[in-house]
Amino acid sequence: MVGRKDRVYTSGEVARICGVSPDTVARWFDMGQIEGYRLGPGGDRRIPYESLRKFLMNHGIPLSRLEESSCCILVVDDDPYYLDIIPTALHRAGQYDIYTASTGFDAGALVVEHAPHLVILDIHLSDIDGRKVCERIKARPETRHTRILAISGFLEGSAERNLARHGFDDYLKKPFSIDDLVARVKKLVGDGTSPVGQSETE
Amino acid sequence: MVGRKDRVYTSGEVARICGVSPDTVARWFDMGQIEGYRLGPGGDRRIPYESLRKFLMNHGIPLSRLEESSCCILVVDDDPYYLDIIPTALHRAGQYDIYTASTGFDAGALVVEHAPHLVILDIHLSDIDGRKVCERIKARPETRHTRILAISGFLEGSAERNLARHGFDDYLKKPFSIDDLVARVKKLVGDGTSPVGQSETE
DNA sequence: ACTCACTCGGGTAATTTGGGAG
DNA sequence: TATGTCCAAATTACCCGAGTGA
Repeated sequence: MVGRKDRVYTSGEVARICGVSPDTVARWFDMGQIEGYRLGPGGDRRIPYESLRKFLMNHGIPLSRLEESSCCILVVDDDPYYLDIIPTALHRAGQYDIYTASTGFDAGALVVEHAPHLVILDIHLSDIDGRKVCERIKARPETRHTRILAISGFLEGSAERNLARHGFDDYLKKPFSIDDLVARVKKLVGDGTSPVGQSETE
Repeated sequence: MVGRKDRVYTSGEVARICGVSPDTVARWFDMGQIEGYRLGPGGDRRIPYESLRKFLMNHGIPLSRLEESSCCILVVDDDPYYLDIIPTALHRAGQYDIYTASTGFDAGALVVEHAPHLVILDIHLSDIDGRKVCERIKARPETRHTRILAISGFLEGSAERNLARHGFDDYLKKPFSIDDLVARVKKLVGDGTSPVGQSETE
């Protein structure tokens, strides 16, 4: 849930931000208290970022929940080498908040704490079941849209194709070039300055 | 989702917490004694968690009623047998909210999400480093006071003594009796009806 | 006895919420 | 899965008068 200046919010998203029910937001909208537009007659209500911000200010509602956060990436690997070069490369490639984990426990904790936009996950870790992790992330409402980039040293063609069915959004084979990694990341979540790959409506 | 830091309370909820009538809370609000905002003119008053906490502190009202969540226990094991009998026994022994995890990822996620009062941790799991988990839990401010009960099938006398130094609050050897387990849990966090082992002073 | 500050309860209007079917 | 819409229930706001204690 990233607050970009050019983002538009649905009534449900505004409801979560304001801590009220969706119906209440709909009423505010219909009474003109929140500016926005609709996708045709009877269509969804859409509230641009600036309209929402103005509404929050006018009502004294703290903007904390709207605060802009940069794109958050979690790197999970048990190899110190990759845990070093991947964040370094990403740091140079875009504006990301990067966290790392080398155990399943830390990975789970960081996923819940930061709801990253992208998880780069080595699926051949001794202590992590990649598929289960993928399921868990996609099952949580807060991380439903989190992209997951699988990394592995060896994988058969069939297993490789199965990754998508298990919820992985992309796959990278070790060893990989930095450029390739960066390209995949940018394809999944952009460079951290625009809302590419962070859309809520899918 | 219990007692979160970003929760907002209605005047009625505050009234119940403080043991006064809703109108009284409304007056406190209007006179500026409690900080908050309104959902528009004539709309509900909303009091953020931190504002309420500050108000309670300033007026010497015990915070115990604010932490309305019952005692939360997380059981971490990869043996379905223990993952069945432990929650069952605890459920009968006291009023606990009980969660279970069989992987490090789930354990980390549940620790961050629920900040349990007690973690019962099998330290001989293949995918979990008990000491690291213990460190992580004790290092987080939200779970600084979380008790950790180690469980293991075999452990030398010296290693057993080292557990305390690593942050474990107690130790139980497999196999153990249900009565023994319950006794240890009650010693650590009570039976879930009183704030034993849930100190607020940080 | 009077005032002041605070709280509580009654009664009505307005707001918010939740469920159900499309 | 999310949202739009409608309706009934729950919650809250608001006003007014009364009770309490200093």
